[in-house]
Amino acid sequence: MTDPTADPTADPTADPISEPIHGCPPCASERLSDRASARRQAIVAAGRELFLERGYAAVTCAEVVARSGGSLATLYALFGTKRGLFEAILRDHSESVMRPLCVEGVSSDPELGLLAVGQRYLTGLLEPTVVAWWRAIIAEAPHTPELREVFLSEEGGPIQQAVAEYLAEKAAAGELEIAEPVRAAGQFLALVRGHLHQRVLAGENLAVTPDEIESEVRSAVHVFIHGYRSRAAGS
Amino acid sequence: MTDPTADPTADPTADPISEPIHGCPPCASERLSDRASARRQAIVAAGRELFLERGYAAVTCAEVVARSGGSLATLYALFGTKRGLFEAILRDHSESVMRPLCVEGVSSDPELGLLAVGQRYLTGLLEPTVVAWWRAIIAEAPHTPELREVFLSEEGGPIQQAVAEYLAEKAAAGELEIAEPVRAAGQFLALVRGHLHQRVLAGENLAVTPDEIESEVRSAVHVFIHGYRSRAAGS
DNA sequence: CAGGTTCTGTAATGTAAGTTACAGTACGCC
DNA sequence: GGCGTACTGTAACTTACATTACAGAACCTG
Repeated sequence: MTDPTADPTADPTADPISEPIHGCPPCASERLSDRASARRQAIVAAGRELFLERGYAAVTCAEVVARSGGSLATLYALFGTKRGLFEAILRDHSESVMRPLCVEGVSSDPELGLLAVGQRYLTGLLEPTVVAWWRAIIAEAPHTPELREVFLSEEGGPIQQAVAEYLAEKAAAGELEIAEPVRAAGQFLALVRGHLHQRVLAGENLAVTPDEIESEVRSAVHVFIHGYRSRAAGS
Repeated sequence: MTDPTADPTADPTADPISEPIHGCPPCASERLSDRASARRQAIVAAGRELFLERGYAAVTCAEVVARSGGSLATLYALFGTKRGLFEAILRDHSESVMRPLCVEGVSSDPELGLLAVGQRYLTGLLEPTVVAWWRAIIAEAPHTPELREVFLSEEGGPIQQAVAEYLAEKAAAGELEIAEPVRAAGQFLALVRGHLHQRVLAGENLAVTPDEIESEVRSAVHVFIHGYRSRAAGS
């Protein structure tokens, strides 16, 4: 409080997070000299492991470089600050996680199709890395608005959208009666998450077997399909 | 590391968390001398606000007593350590949050009944205090196994159980066709949480109006009821 | 109203990091 | 093949707390 220069966000020489060392625009990872890129990769990878494993506060920058190799000085040159590193990691991570859920090549029978999608989704969601990622987001996002955006547009967006499109197709084909595909997709995903995701987030180390996942998803699909089956409702 | 007495959990004089100052058994809050109780309450209240507002790591003990009045020394006399305070707060909090969801006096028509229960549940879940509580748990529980238990037995247990019993009644009355009421209850609650809870947890400050809640829950109930309606399914 | 006990305020201690400085080394470029 | 830029290692620097110590005030008990 007494020393204004202590605030890293106010330090004009730091160039807090955005660009690493040159002022180069959002180019990929090639244009960073060349070694820098490798160092950056290594540090981000080590940091990711440690942060997701033990949480932001519990990890020191020294540990990160101890695992990544390289030097503390480099870390600061590249990321400016611990938080800068963290945000870089999350931003980076969001590009590699939660991707594999696409609806391509899924059975066109809604029951089978949703079963497959649900299994992929839930399996992915329970993966330790992904759980850790959610935890990190939930813990830190409130204090880092930008992260929230990244997360929501990664997690809320594409997946729900893909499912919504799939459902819309089925609705158009008259197999399901869905007026609001996006909402329905959200419901389906919520149903699949069920209570498992909650419990895992709260730290329970339940080793969920593929069989349990299948059973869980099967039940969810059953409810969902019947809930939205054409002509089933008399209400 | 050099000083073994620095580990609070190993300090025999500290009596870490459980009982504050006498060794009195789990009595309420009367039997604590008298002033101690008042101090304890004040500190816990101030700590709760601060921790839930800004997260465990971001709050200092000094701030807590600054808000609660009283003295740092008292805080340490009562709770032994910062973490001790935190755990006391969460344990305390879990007794006052998430209580109001009972299924008493709810319509016996499943559709209306579930609508009411769902609205109560979702409304409670989106309350800022409760959101903060979930965040705190998700962030800290992995490192504090005991908290996980408290949380799961508070959140997972009673509510799901109550809904399960309600559903079992309806099943017995032939209004719904539910073989596994507990699982079905989990599904219902998941459906009600939908995507809203996720987004709020991730820090989005969406001011959800009662109308939106109602609409969301209504839709969830619709799906659920149809999904489980007797004789509706041809599968 | 004495005597012990419990609170209060504040200052001191100790330590764990975040951050920086610097001297030396490796590398890419002309 | 020299030159500047970027990395490495390490050691200091600083700060921010958690935690403790202590001296005095307030409170209950008898």
